[in-house]
Amino acid sequence: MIDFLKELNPVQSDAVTNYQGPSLVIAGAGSGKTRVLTYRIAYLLAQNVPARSVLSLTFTNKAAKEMKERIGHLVGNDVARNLWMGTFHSVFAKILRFEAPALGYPSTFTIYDSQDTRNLIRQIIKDMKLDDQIYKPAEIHSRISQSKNNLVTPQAYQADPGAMERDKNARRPMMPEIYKAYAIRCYKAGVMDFDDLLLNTNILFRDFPEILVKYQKMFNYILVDEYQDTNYAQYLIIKKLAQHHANICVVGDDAQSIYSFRGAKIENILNFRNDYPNYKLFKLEQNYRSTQTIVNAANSIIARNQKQIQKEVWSSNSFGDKIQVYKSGTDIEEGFVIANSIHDLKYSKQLKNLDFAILYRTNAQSRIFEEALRKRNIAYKVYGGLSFYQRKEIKDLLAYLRLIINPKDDEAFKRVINYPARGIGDTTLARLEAFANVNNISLFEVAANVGRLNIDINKGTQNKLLQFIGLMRDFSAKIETTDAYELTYQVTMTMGIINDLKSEKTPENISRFENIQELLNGIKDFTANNSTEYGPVNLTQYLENVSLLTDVDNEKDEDLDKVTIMTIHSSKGLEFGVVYIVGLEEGLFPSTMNMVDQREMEEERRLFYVALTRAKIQAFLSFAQSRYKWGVPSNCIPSRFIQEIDPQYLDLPNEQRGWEQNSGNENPVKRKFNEDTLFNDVPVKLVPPKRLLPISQTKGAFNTKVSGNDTFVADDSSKIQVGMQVLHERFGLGKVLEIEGGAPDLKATVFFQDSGQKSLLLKFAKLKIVNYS
DNA sequence: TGTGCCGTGATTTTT
DNA sequence: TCACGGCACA
Repeated sequence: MIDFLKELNPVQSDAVTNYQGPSLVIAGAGSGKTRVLTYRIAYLLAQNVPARSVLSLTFTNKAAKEMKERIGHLVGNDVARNLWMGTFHSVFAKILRFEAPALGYPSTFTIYDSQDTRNLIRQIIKDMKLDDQIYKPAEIHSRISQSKNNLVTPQAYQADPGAMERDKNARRPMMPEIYKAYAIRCYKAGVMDFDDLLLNTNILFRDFPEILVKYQKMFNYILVDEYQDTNYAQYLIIKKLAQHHANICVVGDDAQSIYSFRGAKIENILNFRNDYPNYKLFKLEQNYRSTQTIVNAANSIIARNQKQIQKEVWSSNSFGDKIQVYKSGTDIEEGFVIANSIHDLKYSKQLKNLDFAILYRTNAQSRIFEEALRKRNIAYKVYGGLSFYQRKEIKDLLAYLRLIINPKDDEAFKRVINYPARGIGDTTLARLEAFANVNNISLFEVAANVGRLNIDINKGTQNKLLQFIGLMRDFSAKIETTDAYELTYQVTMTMGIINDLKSEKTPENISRFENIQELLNGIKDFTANNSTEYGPVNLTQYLENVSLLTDVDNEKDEDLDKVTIMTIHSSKGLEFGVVYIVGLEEGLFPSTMNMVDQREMEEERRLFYVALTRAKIQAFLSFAQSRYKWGVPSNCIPSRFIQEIDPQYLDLPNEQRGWEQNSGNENPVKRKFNEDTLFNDVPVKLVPPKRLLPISQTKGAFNTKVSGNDTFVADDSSKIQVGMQVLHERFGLGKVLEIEGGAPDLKATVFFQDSGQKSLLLKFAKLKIVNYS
């Protein structure tokens, strides 16, 4: 009927045309999942289903944008444009924008990012006079986030004996109070954090049935991508919305579920059959992306996981090359090895930079590869880490925009009240805050009325405050009439941001200036591309968009031919010709944090599976024998994941060849991991990284005692006893005066000859025992 | 009030 | 090693 169906295989085609009722599409890696989603939507539209009645949820904004474009090609842009398509967060932010007043939020609510959230939590802990060593802001944040993703409100939290028990054990009895205070402060500031976007959508649908019905009727067809990574809050939104029409299609792969740390429930996909007993199941099992070697190797490793939906992913592509394993002495060497490999392959196989990706477990690993590629003159782009939108100057400017839209946004206020410096310092701010807290009003309101209130702030400062407030109000008045670009430009000029950056031409300032320019260009683009017949894009729309962007979404043309460097998590859904999975060491990947619990270990394994299946033609695995951790070199053991791959697909470095005989004949699924014998034949010796200074060059009285080539090898912290003489790499010789606390948080008080008394956490501090007396 | 230095703690993954 | 917060001084 429609000729584009010819481009699909029979199962794909079935999954596209059976669009009525609930469908579960289990899509193996590289099996054309996006294609099915795209064509299914195009097919719907071709049946004259109105675009505005189709809700399609993707994992990234970029995926949504690309899918929209592809659908546009198939059925026309003017139709595709009206689809509801985006991430959970962005789609429901849009809906909340309409419905916020029902919940008591202003429709101009702004969004706190993680840093704002963290700052506010830190402030609350301080205000409550709690010890931030016990109430660690990061941990508190993650508890709150978890609660929200499980739809546990502060009230519900307080009523939950289990949660109370956990907090008591963690010596954090005030946890519910903090959660409550945090929620109240956000509410008063008219802001939502990331998790609130989902939580409040749920509250909206729970408390306002007529609103729920409106959207239930509106969304005739619902499609969800990466369903295995939805959390409870997302799951419930979908379940409620789909209740009316029950035309729901979820697509996912249980083997690629990698977000349980942020509440994703793999069970959601496993339980789909229970929620919709009359569902249709489509299994996409042919992998079109990768060579047989890569697909088979990936299968051999994922087979070790207990929990999974049975499926047989296969490829009819060529076998391709074996997966090569690189061994390096140090982390720095690993960087060079990879950079050289890219360089060589580029020329021998006529590849471009964009065909390569370096994937790692943690963002901290990026730097070494950046340096190595730079030295090799290979263009690269790092995703994640300190992203463009997290840079100070960008956040400052965006904070201005937030404050203009929502004057109650206290975190935004705090960011910009004295940037650029206008003589309103910490003291003034502290007084404003104290008053605002006691009287339950926003900082902006306090500042605006500073003359009429009984606050100890001198006349000069009062005037500065009022002047600032006046300028902000002028901008606020222009939101509806001035487009986002123009207004932002005026802010940079009027508020003195440009002048501040131009006043001193340091390299930092020049780069900041360029970033501001880039942001302005971005706003201009956005304004040009998203203006409708209803008028230009206003600031509110832009800001909502930008708050939910990630690095992957922010791709520009000049980034086209670059090597990609990113975490495995952010590589989900992407594909590359050649993939390097680096830092394959026990404790790094799999991460120490996830090595105890079987469930967590399985998630690490899925993560490895995701990494491997990104590769189209070739994959490389790499590990180093020594790596810097917290500035200290430490020995590394190759990751069990290398070992878990069926060795027939591997090309190991010479010393590791023994692996093949050890494990080749056994059934890889049943083969058990045995720590004792596994790496016996791997000669792991400490190769001192080049960065390490001989101790003779470090300061202290030790110069005479330690010869030049000695490397610093710390003793096991459990051996450290009171009275011992110890050597610290930086502080030199010292004597242990006291040891307190329990493992693993043993704390030693040491008196150093050169640096005096220090208190050191033994799990971090590396001490060498010199003398046992 | 602003700046600069020092000490401390951190490394899991992100919307 | 690096980044950030706290504190002391100008």
